[in-house]
Amino acid sequence: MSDLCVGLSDSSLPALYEQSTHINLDKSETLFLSDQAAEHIFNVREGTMTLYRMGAGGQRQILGFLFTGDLFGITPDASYNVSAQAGSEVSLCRWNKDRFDDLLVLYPAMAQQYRLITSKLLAQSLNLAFALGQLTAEQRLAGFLLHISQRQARIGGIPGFAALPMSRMDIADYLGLTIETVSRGLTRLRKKGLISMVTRDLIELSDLKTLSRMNQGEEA
Amino acid sequence: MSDLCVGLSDSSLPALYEQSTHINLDKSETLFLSDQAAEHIFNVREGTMTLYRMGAGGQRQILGFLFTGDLFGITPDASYNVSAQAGSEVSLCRWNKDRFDDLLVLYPAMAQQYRLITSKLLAQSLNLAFALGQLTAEQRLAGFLLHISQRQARIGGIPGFAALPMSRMDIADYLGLTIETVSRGLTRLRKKGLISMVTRDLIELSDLKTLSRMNQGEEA
DNA sequence: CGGTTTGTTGAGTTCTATCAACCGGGGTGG
DNA sequence: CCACCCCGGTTGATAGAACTCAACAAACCG
Repeated sequence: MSDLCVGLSDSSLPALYEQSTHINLDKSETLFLSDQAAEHIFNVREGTMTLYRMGAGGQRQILGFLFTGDLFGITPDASYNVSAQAGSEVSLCRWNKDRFDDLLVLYPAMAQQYRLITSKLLAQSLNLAFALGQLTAEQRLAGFLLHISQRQARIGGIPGFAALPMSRMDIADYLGLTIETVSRGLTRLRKKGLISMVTRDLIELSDLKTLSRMNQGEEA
Repeated sequence: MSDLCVGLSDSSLPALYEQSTHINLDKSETLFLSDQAAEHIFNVREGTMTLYRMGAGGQRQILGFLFTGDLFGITPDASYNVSAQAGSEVSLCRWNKDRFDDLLVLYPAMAQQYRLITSKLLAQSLNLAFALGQLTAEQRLAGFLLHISQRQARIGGIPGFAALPMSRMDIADYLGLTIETVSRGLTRLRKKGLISMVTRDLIELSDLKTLSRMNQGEEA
């Protein structure tokens, strides 16, 4: 998958791993802010990172929840275009931007992997834009739960369940909603029998088919 | 800039241009649909293309208006994740996906250019997600006009003016609004003295500073 | 155990969508 | 040439989804 650094020692590209610096962050620690000079590229080894952007009016749009294996810090400009904060205790790999580029030139297979990763990032952000532009609160929530559960299934979670390590505030800021609307939405999904809440932060997706249809934008 | 094919004959990478097929489309012609097998990558030589995604309920989210020099058709999967339609008479360069990859391996400078382009695409779609998630109708419109005028200034437009070659419907579907809200929004921006409408489709941005602040999400 | 934080539920407001009427330019045909 | 229609855009009235403000409940922590 997107494993560039994680478990890289046993891959065919040990150079990348060797050239990286390891970093650890505590929960809520800020790694970098939007508009700061972009010197590094990062990869999540363990934990979760949150990418977001603040508006001048204090709005926060979360643009991605990152999990193990995810790459971030990519920008076309000299500065980052998002801010990055640890969502949990986190351990990261870090490369100097220019060094990273050198490595990609040196190892074409790695460059190809990089292209695959970035195209996935692009696809993800198009998905988010579609959701924010066209889906209702409930539909966005359905998609969010599916997304999280699929993401977690790949890194050892229970299929059909979504663990929510982030707060309702984070979910709201990701889906372009308020915490109240998120809360109400979850309640309505529950009352419709599409999900059930094991705990506040662990949700069972009981009707994957309907949830998936909702995420496609099917009318109620 | 993103000129991979346009004017490539006089650049340092003639190989890319030589390996491309040229295609012409009439206005409104569909180039490919979402979920179709992705065999090619394209570059706009002249005209405008529209990338969009349809929802199961008939919603359309436009995910990008493409102009001269823009690259599209990038997907991590075997099929496209958006649909592409000509917004005007259009002429394109086309490469076979695999051939294109070969070229990138062959020419590292080209691969680097490609990485820059994709990171710009990513940045753009993050901008859209921020706008759709956090900005009001008026703020989105302000940003849209700025975006268009900047885009056009680079390819020979008049700075401070935005020509809108697309319909109100297209603008609405891009900004996650309805045509009525777009219309009202433009009227309000006009009444505030931030823009003036030379014609329906040519708008003068009279107060770039305020428009820009609005796009950052500053409260009314 | 009290106090603080996080999440849920309720009541009222606001912004955008919906439904409908109207306007104006561009093409067509009488 | 002009009347007519058609289509895209604007404006108006109303409805609905999500937001705001506020109270309450539940979990968390010292």
